[in-house]
Amino acid sequence: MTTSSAASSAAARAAAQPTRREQILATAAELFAARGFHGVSVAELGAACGISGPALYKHFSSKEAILAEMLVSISETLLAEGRARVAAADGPEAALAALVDWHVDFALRDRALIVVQDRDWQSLPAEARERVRTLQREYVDVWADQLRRRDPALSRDTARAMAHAAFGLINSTPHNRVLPDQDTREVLTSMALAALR
Amino acid sequence: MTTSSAASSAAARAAAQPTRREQILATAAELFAARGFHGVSVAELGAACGISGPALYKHFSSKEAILAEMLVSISETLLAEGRARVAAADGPEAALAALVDWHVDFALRDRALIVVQDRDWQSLPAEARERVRTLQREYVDVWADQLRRRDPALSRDTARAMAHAAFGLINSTPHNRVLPDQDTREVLTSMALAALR
DNA sequence: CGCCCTGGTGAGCGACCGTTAACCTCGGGG
DNA sequence: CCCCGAGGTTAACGGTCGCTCACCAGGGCG
Repeated sequence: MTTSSAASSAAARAAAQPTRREQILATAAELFAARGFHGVSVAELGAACGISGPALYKHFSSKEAILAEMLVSISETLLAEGRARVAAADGPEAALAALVDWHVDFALRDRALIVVQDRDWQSLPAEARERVRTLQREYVDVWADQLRRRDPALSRDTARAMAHAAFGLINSTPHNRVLPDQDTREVLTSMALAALR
Repeated sequence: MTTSSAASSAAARAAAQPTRREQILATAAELFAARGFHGVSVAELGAACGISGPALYKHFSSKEAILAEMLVSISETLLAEGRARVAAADGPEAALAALVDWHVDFALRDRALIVVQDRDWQSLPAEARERVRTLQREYVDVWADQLRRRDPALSRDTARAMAHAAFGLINSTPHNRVLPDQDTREVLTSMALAALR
């Protein structure tokens, strides 16, 4: 009973009170963000959770599996919510605004995950790495599709390049701690919309 | 004779034909970018240079020293050229355009260094880490100053936040390989200028 | 010609890492 | 009441890593 059926319920688990499993994931996100996947030992991670090293293996099959669950689940969430906001929007302009809002919210709330996602992506086991790559590509295309609906002259690849650039802009949150979050939100939102204009 | 007097001559060395030292730095940049500082062993790095492991210590005092030289020198270059372009520009608008051009050039040419700089920054020894932090802050302020010259209503911190966001946008080059470099240059330049508008 | 400095080699050391194994504790259900 | 599974412990193992050491080739110079 591995409970890792991939498409399963981040939502269901998040609804319950925080389990040890979730504590480990949250703690790991912070530590990996601060010192990198290879820079954090299982002993440290355990200690930060109030247990010690090998006890982690009662909850995850390996250190890599912790990273995998973390990154796969966050990629799924990004994509699912992105699609939901597009579906709820009225036209490409509104859809893009909704995507920017969503991504800015995410980038401000989960700075650690942003750092881990693009720093330690290549430490994933092959299967999870491929899954994350696919989910990210789909997410890029959610943005690119709306850009092309708004401006049909845009090539698919140009639209993708613009989406990547917008992610880079918004994902600057980990380096961007000079302003209070609310002010950062406004700056990033208006800059992203201007850049995509 | 350590030849590591910090503020010394990246320029002088770069003028000569590529030495082993420079080969090591270039190779290390690629490998660190691909698998992370902790993910590359000195044996691998040596092998990639055609020598083997311990031979690296004839050129650098430690593995960390390789990272330090790489990141300090690139931070110095970014700052120096940024200042030069501002000095040569006629007014804040032109200065910002020159900064964007310079940073886009850099981000397209040295993708590996961008990856290493923001992924492995914290693996630096304390002294070098502090130096890089200082240089980066000064570089941010070069941008922020021009933004405030153009729009005096901008607070210093808002201007800094905007600079960070612009770097994030332009530094998306490592993830942004969908277009040929020349097209990517145009997309990034116009998006960055629009975002800073 | 002989010397020594430069830049290489391979062996090996000590530390640490991820993981496994063997064992303990304890709360809840038959 | 007893058992057992869930979740924790410590000890230990194999592997790898950064780095040092002792040694060596060879070319330029006194």
